Amino acid sequence: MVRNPKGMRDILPPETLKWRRLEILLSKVALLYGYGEIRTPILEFSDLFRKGLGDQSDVALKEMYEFVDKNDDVLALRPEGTAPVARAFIQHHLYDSPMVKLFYDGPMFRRERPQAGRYRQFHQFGVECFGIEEPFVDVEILLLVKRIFSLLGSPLTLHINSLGCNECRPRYMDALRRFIADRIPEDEELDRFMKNPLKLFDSKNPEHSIVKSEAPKITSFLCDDCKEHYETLMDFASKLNLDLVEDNELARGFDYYTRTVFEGYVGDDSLAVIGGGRYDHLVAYYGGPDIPGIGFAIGLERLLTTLDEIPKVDSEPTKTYFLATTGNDMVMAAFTLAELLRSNNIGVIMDLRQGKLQKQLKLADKMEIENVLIMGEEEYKNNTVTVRNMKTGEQMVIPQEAVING
RNA sequence: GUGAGCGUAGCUCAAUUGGUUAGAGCACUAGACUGUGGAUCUAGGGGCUGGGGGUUCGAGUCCCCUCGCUCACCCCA
Repeated sequence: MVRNPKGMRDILPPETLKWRRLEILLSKVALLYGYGEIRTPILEFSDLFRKGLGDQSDVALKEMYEFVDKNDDVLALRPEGTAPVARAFIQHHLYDSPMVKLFYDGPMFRRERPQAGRYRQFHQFGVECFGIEEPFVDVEILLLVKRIFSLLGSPLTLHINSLGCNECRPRYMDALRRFIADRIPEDEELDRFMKNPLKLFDSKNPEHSIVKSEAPKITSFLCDDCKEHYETLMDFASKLNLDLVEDNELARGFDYYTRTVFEGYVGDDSLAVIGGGRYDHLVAYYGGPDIPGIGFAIGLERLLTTLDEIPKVDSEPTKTYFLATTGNDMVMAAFTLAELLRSNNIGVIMDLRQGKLQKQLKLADKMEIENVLIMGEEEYKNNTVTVRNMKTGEQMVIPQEAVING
């Protein structure tokens, strides 16, 4: 039997309709805030991610799909969207403009063990804004996030924290490292925490919960600039009713984050549906000018599991009919009517086997099409068509033009 | 990478302490029904019981290995 690779799934109709609607809604919101779409390759040089995400990050270390190309280039399927966008930002000299706003939407790849809400190929929608140091861009991005979830009618809880900058973060990390070393026994877990002490806050080990609560807080280590940035952000956020949950244990997985980081949860789900933050020196790190940036990514699979209905978008047909035929040589007449209706944004499905009327109606029933048109010899002669409501069983003969007008 | 649970028809599940030719419902196809679907009835197609090995007179059932799925850890959207 043929089958798909582990952790990579097919998305079939009608689920794909939800995807289409969601992606249109997301891109519309991004456009409202002045973001333009960027499409970067799925493959990048592996080093882009190895350098940007941090060497001790599992994503860079062991979760990337990497291969050596025929000319010995080491390529990788992108595991996230920010690094490629930053790369394109530099490569195309987009920094000639003082503010650049980009959004993206597409598949990402991480070779993890699949489980609930976790796939090897998954999809992210994200935005990135470059060039603005002021916390107002942080505020605007959080407003954008909130707007998305309010349009979806989905209650989002946003956690926020500041990780400080290259100035104050190392001081905090040292303090935290020393604190952990005294509290946690020597084993491989301690090694992990020594490499990146912030990982302590991600730990689900119940023995660490007390350690976590007693650990030093980043807030008291922030330098004046970072503190001011954070406080201005929080002040605006509260005045704009952003309703943020301050979370000093929020760390995030990638090394490039500075200052503001945030994560969002829907309902009591423990998996984050959205994550993002500021990366003030990623562009410089990649060899570009020292231009700040901030962005987030939404996990679309995770988001979709929290949604029931997504509002219809205007690119869909206003209505869809099943067009059945009966009698001799009615196929051509049916095609003609079908094309007329389609030209008027009305969807038409026909039983292309063109068997007995009985079988055609059975197919319409199977496909759950509520409105059926029947084209028979009588109707054809009179330029009419029979409309039948499959739910009520009511039917009537009407002029063909009447179908176009609903 | 570590750990746990589960694999019988497309789907949901049966099959006596191991015992003949592995069944049912749903779904599918055809007919009853050549201008009317759903309901009913009849008939039909579908299975290397995930795969391999072992124990046994005999394995869907017991043992080992392997593959797959699911969940949790690690990590993350």
